Amino acid sequence: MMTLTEENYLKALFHLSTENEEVSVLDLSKSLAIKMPTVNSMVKKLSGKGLISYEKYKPLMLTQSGKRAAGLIIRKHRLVEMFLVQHLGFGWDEVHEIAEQIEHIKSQRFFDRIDQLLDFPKVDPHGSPIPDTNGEIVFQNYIKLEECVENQNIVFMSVGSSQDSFLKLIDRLNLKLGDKIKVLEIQEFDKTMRVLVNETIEQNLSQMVAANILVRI
Amino acid sequence: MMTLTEENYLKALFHLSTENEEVSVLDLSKSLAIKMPTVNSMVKKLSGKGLISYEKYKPLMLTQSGKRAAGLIIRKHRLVEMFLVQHLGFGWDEVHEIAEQIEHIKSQRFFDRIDQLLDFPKVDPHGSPIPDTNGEIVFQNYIKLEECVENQNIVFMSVGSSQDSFLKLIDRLNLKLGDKIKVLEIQEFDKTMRVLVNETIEQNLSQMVAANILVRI
DNA sequence: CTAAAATGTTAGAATAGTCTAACAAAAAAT
DNA sequence: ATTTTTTGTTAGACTATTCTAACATTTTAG
Repeated sequence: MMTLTEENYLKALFHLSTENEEVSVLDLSKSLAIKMPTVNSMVKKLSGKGLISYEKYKPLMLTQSGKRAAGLIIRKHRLVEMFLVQHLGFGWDEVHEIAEQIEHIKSQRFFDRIDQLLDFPKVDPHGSPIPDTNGEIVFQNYIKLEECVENQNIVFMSVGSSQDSFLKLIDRLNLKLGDKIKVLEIQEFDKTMRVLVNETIEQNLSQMVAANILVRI
Repeated sequence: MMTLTEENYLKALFHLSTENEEVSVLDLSKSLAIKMPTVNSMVKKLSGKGLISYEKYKPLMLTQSGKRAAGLIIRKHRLVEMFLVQHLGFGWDEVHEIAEQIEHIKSQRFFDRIDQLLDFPKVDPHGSPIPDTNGEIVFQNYIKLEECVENQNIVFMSVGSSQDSFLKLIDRLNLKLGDKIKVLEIQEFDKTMRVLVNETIEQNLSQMVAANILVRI
């Protein structure tokens, strides 16, 4: 059985591994807000459990079983987020912290029931994929709105950041997952985008916002 | 902020205090399955926080604020049990362990939403009262079926034990909270009761079972 | 009312997870 | 190619919660 702490290390390493080619002890340390020596010893411990493959001074990597374990935790996290939004009426900017706690509940059946109640969702409220029952994730190859060109028509599928302030901003702009977006104009000066949402509302989006809006063509 | 461990000590002491006039360190130790010296030091710690009033060699007592804190934890526990039964389809014999974990989630709003979703229930799936938002419990003065006499008509309101095996037995006997019960006959030899349930089914209940069936007249 | 039993307390050690300080290796910069 | 900076590691200490062993007090029984 894994402790809550161990689960958090695995999860963080998993996330970092999808974002970067190589993950260092420092990366993990920053991501968890835990000092390097502590991370170092925990990494050794998890290496001993066969969840992380670790060699001194080398980048960190999850083993197959580490990946699976991390995937299963992320699965729980995202199922819970979905449940909190769909059944308890929370906003997508409020669910992370609660899910962070509930994901560690020891009861397979609890999460199975939640999954069933939600009718086996494939994505969480932020459009992130929910790993399957083997901890396997199917990554969608969405592109950043930032990379789109004028007159392109795309669909808002996911967010690149789950920061509170970003999610609140998206809410204030009245943007929702699934919205159809047409790029009207891109300012040369600062890359601000003028977009048309669902063929009705026009909106200006800064480059920073556009970089965190993930779309499919 | 209280730790999970502290919460468990308070909760156990609360329960023991309602069952017995005086609660000893040994009682608490047995109830938590934690050795006496450990309990002793935790009791001192909680005394320092003003949650338990403690004097060497004297019975343990919760302070006002300790009672309130314990009541609020039990409130969370029972709300979660109700949710697990009503919305996730768990049996009343399966919910305790899960609730035991979820009750420690740090999020007032989470429990508020659950409360709302359940339409502000007053009892949990075992018929035990759910403390109010101040941690206050209204105890119902139910009596044990065991104490009833022949020909008495009563209603099954709550169970005196939440032991798995007892709850499963009640299920197998097809008894549910709210059922109308009429005492038909009491065996002099072993106090076994023959009862009529909902004016239709006859059932034999051992004294031990009857002692854990709580009813109102 | 004393002796034995039960209960309670103190002292000291163990584990998990954290930290700081000091040192070591690797990477980057001159 | 050295020096400097960054990153990584080791050693040792701290806190929370637990334990065992030893001792103390209270309660119970003869």
